[in-house]
Amino acid sequence: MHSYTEENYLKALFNLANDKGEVSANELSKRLSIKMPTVNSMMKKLAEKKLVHYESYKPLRLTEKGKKEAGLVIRKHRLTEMFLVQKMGFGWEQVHEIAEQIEHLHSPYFFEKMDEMLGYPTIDPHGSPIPDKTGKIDWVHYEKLSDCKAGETVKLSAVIQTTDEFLKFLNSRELHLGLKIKIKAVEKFDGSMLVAYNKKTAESLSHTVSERLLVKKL
Amino acid sequence: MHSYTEENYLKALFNLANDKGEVSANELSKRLSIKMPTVNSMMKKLAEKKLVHYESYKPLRLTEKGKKEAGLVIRKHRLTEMFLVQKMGFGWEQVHEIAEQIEHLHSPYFFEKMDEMLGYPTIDPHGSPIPDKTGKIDWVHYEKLSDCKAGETVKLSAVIQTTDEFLKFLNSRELHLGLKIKIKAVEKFDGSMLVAYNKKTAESLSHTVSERLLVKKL
DNA sequence: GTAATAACTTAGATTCATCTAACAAATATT
DNA sequence: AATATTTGTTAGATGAATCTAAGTTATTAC
Repeated sequence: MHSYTEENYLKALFNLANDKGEVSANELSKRLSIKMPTVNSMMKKLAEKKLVHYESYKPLRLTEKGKKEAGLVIRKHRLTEMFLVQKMGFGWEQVHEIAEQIEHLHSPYFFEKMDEMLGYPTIDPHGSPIPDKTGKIDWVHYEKLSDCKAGETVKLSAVIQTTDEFLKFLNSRELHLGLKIKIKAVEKFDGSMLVAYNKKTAESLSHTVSERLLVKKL
Repeated sequence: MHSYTEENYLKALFNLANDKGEVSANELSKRLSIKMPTVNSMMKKLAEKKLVHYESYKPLRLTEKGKKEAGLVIRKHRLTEMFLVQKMGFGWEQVHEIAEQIEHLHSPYFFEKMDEMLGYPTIDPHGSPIPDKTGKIDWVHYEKLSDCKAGETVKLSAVIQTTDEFLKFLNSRELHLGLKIKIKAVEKFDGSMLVAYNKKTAESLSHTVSERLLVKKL
């Protein structure tokens, strides 16, 4: 078993991985708010445990084993978020912090029970996929709303960078998963969008917002 | 806030406290499976924090502050056990281990939500009282079944020393909280009891069992 | 009431996760 | 290409929680 701390490093490495699967020590340090030398020695430790590929002055990469372990932690996190929203009535903006703690519990029964009670969900309350029991993620492909064009109609399917403030903002605009959105116009100079949904006919969304909304074209 | 470790020491001190409220370092060491010198230095640390009264070679006593903090941890533990049984369908013999972990979460919202969903319960699935939000316990007075006499009828109200095996044993004998038990006879030489409950007319309970069952006389 | 035993304390070591300071390598700037 | 900046590494310190070994105080047994 891995420590609470190690699990957090694995999770961060997984979440930061770009298309090459590479992460710089610097990024990791910033994400975790942990100083570089500490990150460095932890990477050596994780390399010993065959969870990370480590070479001096090279970017970091999770091994297959590391990816699996990270996936399992993320699975516990996302199952927990789903449980908190669906079974305990929390808002989607409240669950991250609690899930950050519960994800480190060691109790297969507990997570299996949640999974069962939830009917084996495949996405969490923010639309992110829940890794399966082997830690694998089924990468569903969504597009950023900011990449869509005027005239298109899309379904809001997931949100990224799920901070408290951003989710509260979405609540205040009545933007929730499953929502059908029509793109009426895109402003050239700042990338902001004029969209229609629900009974709103002309809402404006900044580029900052629209690049954090993942959608499916209809 | 106190560390995971400190919380465990407080909880153990609280649970071991006898009528005088005193606990020996040795008892504590055994309960926690932590060697004496470690316990000793932790007691000095908790004394610094005004959670424990510590004097060399004297028994240990929680301060009022210490009792309150311990009560709050026990509250979280017992609320969790109740939630796991009532809302998630676990058996009373399965919940202790999970609650041992969840009790250390830092999230007022989470425990308030559980409390609310449960309708503000005052006892846990084993009949133990749940401390209130200030950490105070309402000590309900029950008697040990082993202290009752032949001819009496009692209601099973709580169980103590709730190990996995003991609770499984109770399950196998269909002994659950709220059960009405008639004492038909008490054996002098070994203190075992002949009792009747449900449709059983002559079940034998050893002294070891009957002193762990708390009852209310009817 | 002394001796044996048990309980408690002190001292010093270890492991984990963190830090700061100083140095080295890679990258960016001009 | 030389220099400046950023990124990564090494070395050494710290605090938390644990241990073992050795010594001290209390308690129990005779």
